[in-house]
Amino acid sequence: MTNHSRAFVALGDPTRQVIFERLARRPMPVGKLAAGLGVTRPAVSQHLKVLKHAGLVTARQEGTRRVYQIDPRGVEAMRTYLDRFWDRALAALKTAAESESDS
Amino acid sequence: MTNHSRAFVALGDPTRQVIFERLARRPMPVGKLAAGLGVTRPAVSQHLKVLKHAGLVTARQEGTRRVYQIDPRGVEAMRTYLDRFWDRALAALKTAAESESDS
DNA sequence: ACTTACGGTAAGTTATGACTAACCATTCAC
DNA sequence: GTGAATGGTTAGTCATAACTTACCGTAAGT
Repeated sequence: MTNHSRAFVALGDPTRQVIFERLARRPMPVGKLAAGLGVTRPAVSQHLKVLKHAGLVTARQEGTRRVYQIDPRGVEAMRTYLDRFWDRALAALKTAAESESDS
Repeated sequence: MTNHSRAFVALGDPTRQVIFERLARRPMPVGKLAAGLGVTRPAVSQHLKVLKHAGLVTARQEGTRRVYQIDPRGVEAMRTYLDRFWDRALAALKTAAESESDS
């Protein structure tokens, strides 16, 4: 599985979307992430592991805290992936428009 | 759940990613999509239903065939969503770079 | 009217992953 | 050294969704 594929799988979970969105606002330690999220802290750890493996977040240790932040390279990979579809979607629209004006 | 959220959930499944990628090349009827995909045609129908509900594909009837194609609006929604993170990821990088040059 | 091709839907199966509780390692303050 | 805070990991639970098979409606040709 490619990394952009893994990234989409990672963000395919609603809880992980929320985690990612919160990290996008600012880097945050795990405990703080878990607070108010409605799931346990170990669950958050597991989600972060998936996001990290997908290249969407990075982690650094600050004393007892493990601070996570989003990784722009992962976001960029996803944007590049989507750009492919954008080009093609436009081409498909053009073709469809031409077909309709022909008929 | 918002539509971009639903779109990410939709593309969070590897089979649906493959379906989406094949439709990105050109519009295609269900039966043709199912061929070579390794899952049954009803499974493909169910996946297409999810993609359609997420605003990522549209369908038109052509006689007995139901032809699906990708929907640029759905792709655009996802790109817009990712743009938010891109801006913030860059800002986070800047902040981190400044912190490192300070220390 | 009959047959074939096409595809949506329902229902059943089951593997998977999101969740929890428990355990343990690391860091840091006292 | 001790205790508290932090967080990764493991193992168990179970709801869900990805899959299949079966059914049925529609379109089109004969």
